[in-house]
Amino acid sequence: MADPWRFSCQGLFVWTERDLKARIELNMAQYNPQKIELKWRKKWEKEKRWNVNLKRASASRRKPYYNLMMFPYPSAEGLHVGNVYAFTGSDIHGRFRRMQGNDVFEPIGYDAFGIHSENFAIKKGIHPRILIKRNTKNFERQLKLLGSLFDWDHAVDTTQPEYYKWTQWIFLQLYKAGLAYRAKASVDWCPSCKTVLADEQVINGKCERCGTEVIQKELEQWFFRITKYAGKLLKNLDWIDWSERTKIAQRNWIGKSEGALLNFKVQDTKYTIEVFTTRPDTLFGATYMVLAPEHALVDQVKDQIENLDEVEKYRKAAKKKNELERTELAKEKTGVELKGIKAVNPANKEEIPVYVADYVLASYGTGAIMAVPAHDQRDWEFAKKYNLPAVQVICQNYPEKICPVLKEAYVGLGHLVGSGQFDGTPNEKAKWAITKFVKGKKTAKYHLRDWLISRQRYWGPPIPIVYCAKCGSADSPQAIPVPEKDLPVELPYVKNFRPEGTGKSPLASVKSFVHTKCPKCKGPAERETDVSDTFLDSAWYFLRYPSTRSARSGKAPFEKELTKKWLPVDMYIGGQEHAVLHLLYARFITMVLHDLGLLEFEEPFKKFRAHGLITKEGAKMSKSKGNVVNPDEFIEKYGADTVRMYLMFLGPFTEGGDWSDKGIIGVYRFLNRVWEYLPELRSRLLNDKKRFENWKNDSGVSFRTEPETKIVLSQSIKKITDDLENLKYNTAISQLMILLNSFLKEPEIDQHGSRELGGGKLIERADFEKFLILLAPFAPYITEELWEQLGNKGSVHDQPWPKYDAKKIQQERMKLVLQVNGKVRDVIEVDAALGESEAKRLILQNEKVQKYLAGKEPKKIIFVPGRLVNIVV
RNA sequence: GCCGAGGUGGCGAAAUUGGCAAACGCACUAGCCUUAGGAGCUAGCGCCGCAAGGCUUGUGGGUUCGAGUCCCACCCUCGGCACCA
Repeated sequence: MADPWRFSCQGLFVWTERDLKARIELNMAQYNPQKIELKWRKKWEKEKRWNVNLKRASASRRKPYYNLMMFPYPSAEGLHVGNVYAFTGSDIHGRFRRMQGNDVFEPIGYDAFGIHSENFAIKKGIHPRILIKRNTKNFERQLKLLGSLFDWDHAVDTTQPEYYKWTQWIFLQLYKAGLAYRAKASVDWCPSCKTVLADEQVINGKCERCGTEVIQKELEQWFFRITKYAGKLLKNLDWIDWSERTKIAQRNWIGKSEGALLNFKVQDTKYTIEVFTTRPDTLFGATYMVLAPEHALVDQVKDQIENLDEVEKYRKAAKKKNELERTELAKEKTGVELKGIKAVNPANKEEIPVYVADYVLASYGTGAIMAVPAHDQRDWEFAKKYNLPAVQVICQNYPEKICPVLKEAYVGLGHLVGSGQFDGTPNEKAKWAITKFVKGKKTAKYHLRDWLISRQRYWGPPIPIVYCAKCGSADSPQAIPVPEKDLPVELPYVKNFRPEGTGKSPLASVKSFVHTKCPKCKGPAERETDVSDTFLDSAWYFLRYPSTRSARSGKAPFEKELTKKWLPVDMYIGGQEHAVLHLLYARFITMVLHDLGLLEFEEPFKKFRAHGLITKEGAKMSKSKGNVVNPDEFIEKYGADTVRMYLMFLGPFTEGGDWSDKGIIGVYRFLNRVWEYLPELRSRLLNDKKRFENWKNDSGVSFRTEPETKIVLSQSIKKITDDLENLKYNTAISQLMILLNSFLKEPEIDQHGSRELGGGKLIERADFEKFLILLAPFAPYITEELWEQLGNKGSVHDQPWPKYDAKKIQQERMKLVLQVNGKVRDVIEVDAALGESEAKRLILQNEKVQKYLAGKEPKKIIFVPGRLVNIVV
C-alpha cells in the first residue's frame, strides 16, 4: 500500500520524499469550493450516498433515526435563506446522529398545493401546474447544492395524484369516523383570495396570506371535529419533548377555561337560556343577560318581543360588520334590550332584563352570558352605558364588611357578600358550591374551534364527496363519500383557474368534473367542487415519506412495517410560525389515525425544536423592503460549506440571527485556513520528525508533557459534542476556530529537538483527522476532500464521532484568581490540585494583594477550588 | 390588556449556571509583505485617564465574600393572542 502517511514509532508519521512532493503540489492549490463541491456532489448523487435501506435498517446495530425538517413550499423566487438556515441546522443534526451510529433517514419534499402558489400563478398568468413544476425543479437544483443527507428517492410532492389520493383517503377516514361534517356557519371569507379561511388563518381580522380584511359569510362548509381532541391535544403537551415556547403557544391556542353551565329560565315561556361562565361564584351579582345577535332564542320568542323592529335592525347591522369592526378594541359596546322578555336569576329568583349585544360572540361558550357588572369589566362598561345596576358580591375586605365603592369591575379574589347562604365563603370555593346549588354543570370550554377545511379554490385536492338528489332530496342532496377504490378524485386541468368570488370553486364551472354518478344509487349526481385546505396536505406528509417506494405504496398511504420501524419522527425542526397551524393539525390527524387503529402512536413528533428567524439589518426579509438575501449568489461565491457555516455561526440556532454580507468572509477565511493547514501539517510533520530523531538520539529523553493542543482537542470534542446535542451550533463553530488556531499556534520543534527543555510538542496526524471529523457535519464537502487528500480510505462521514479523554481536559496547571473584597487583584498560575491552605498562603504572600490589604487583618478567606481565593477585609 | 422572548463593546454575539464580563467572528487602527489589493501575516481594539488607577451587562433598590446570572419595583424592544364570559 502506497500510503505515504505510514505510521511510525512514537506516534510520528513518515513518508517518502516523492509522495510528499506530489501531495504538496496538489495541496498548494488554492481552496476552490466550487470545484470540490461539484466533485463530491456528483459522486454522492451517483452513489445515492446518503440513502438508507429503510427495510433493512436494523435496530440491532445502527438505530433508525428519522430526522425531519418542515418541507418547503416551492416558491418562484427559489430557496429562501430562511429555508437554507432551517435545512442546514436540521442536516447538521442528522449528520451528527449518523456519525454517532444511527441510520439516519432525512427526507425532503414539496408542499406545493395552496393559495400562495395559486395567487402567484394568477398574478403571472401561468397555470399553477406548469409553474409548480418549474419551481420544484429549481428548488431541487438548489437543495442539492446544500450538501444535505436528503434521500431523493423518497421525495414527496403533495400535488401528485399518488400523494393526494391519500389526502382524500384521510378525509374519508375522518368522515367515516364522524369527524368530518358539513355545516352552515358564519365563516371568515377573504374577498381578495375569494375563499373561506380557517380560524387559524385569520390574523387580527385579516387574511394570513394577503392581508385583506376578512368578512363574514354564511356558507355550507366542511369541518373537521378537532375540538373533540382538544383535551388530548392539551394533555399530551405535558409529556412531549418540544420547545417550551411552542407548547405554550399551543396551550394558549387551545385555550381551556374551567367553568360552569348554568340555566336561566325565561319568564312566561318554555325556554331557558344556558350560559357558560368561569365565575359561577358571582351568580348573585348577575343583573342582566346578553345574547349574541345570532342566538336562536331571539327567533323563538319573537312574538313576545315588544321592540322586535329595533332588535332585528340591530341584528342585521351586527351581521354586516366584519370581525375587525366587531372586535375593535376602543369600540364602545352597543346592544338592544329585548323588551317584554325577562329571565330569572336561578340563585336569587330575581327577574332580570335580557339584551342582544355584539360583544357576546356566538362562537364561544353558549353564545349567551350572564352579566355581572361588578366583577367583569366588559359588563361594567355595558351596564354603565345602559344604566343597569351593579351588585357587588365579592368583597376583598371580608370580614370587615365594608367594601370599597367600585370605580371599575373588581375581578380579584375575595369572600362572598350579598349571596344569601354563601356569604363569607371564599370565592374560589363558592364557585362549585353555587353551581351545585342551582343544578348547574361543571365543564370546560376551549378556545379551539373546529377546523374549517373547505376552500373555494382550484389548486388543491378535491374533497371526495358526491351530492345525490335522489338519495337525499332536491332541496338537500345527500352527501355521499366517494368509495376508496375510486380515489383519487383527480384535479382536472382547468384553463380558467381564477376564483370567481361567487362562493364556489372554479371547479364548479367544469361540467365534466361536476357531473358524475352517485356511488350509492348510480343515478346522476354532482361532485363537491371545493378543495381541501393545504394544511391537510402537510398534516400527514411525514407518514408518507418512508413508504413512497414500497411495493404497496399504491395500496396504502403508509406501510405498516416501515411505519413501525421509522415513526414517530425522532427529531423535527421547523419554524415557530407553525406552532399553532401545521403542528396542531399534524398532531390531530395523527391522533385520529391512532384512534382508528392505523397508527401505534398518538404523537407524531417525539422531539420538536423551533429554529429562529434570519433577519437582515434587524428586519424581517421581504421583497417589498428589498432586503432579501439570495443564497445562490453566496453559494456561488463562497461555496455551500461557507454558507452553511456562516448561517450557523450567526447566533444560537433556536434564536436566529442577522445576516451580514460582510460577516460571511470570516467563515470563508476559516475554511481557507483549514485548507492551507494540510501542506503545512505535512512539512511540519517531516521537520518535527527529523528534529525529533536528532534530539532523541542526543538526549535519550522521552516526551513528558502533553502538548497544549492535545488539551484543547479534548476540550473541543467535549464542547462541540455538547453543543451539537443542544443545537448550539454557533458556539460549536467558535470552538472549531479555537481548535484550528491552537494547531496553528503550536510551535514547531526547534533544532534542539524541543521548544522547551524536556517538553516535546508535536501535532499528530490523528489530531487533525479528529478536527476534520468534528468539522464534517458543518462543512461536508471540504472535510471529505481533505480526508481523501490525507490518503485515507473511505469517507470522513463514515467515521465514528470522536471520544474525548476526560483526563486531558483537566490541565495540570491552572490560573488561580486572587481577589480582595470580590475584586480581582491578580491571577497566578498554580498546580491544578492546589489545596485550600496552600492557596491561602499564596494569596497572603502575593505582592499586589498585600498592597490592597494595606496591613488590615483579613476577616475571612474564601477558597473556591479550581477557581479563586477571595480575602474579605 | 394577557401570554412569551429579549435588552451585554461600533456590529453579530460568548460567559461551564453565583466566581477573571466581552470567548469566537465582523468592522476598525498600526506595521510587515506585495507592482498592486476588497489577498495574506503580526499586533492592538469596552469606556475614562499621560499614567497609577477607576468605571462598565436597560434603570433603581436588595440578597451575597462575590451578581450579566438570584429577589423586588420600573422602563424599553420584538413576537403571539386579544370583547373567549
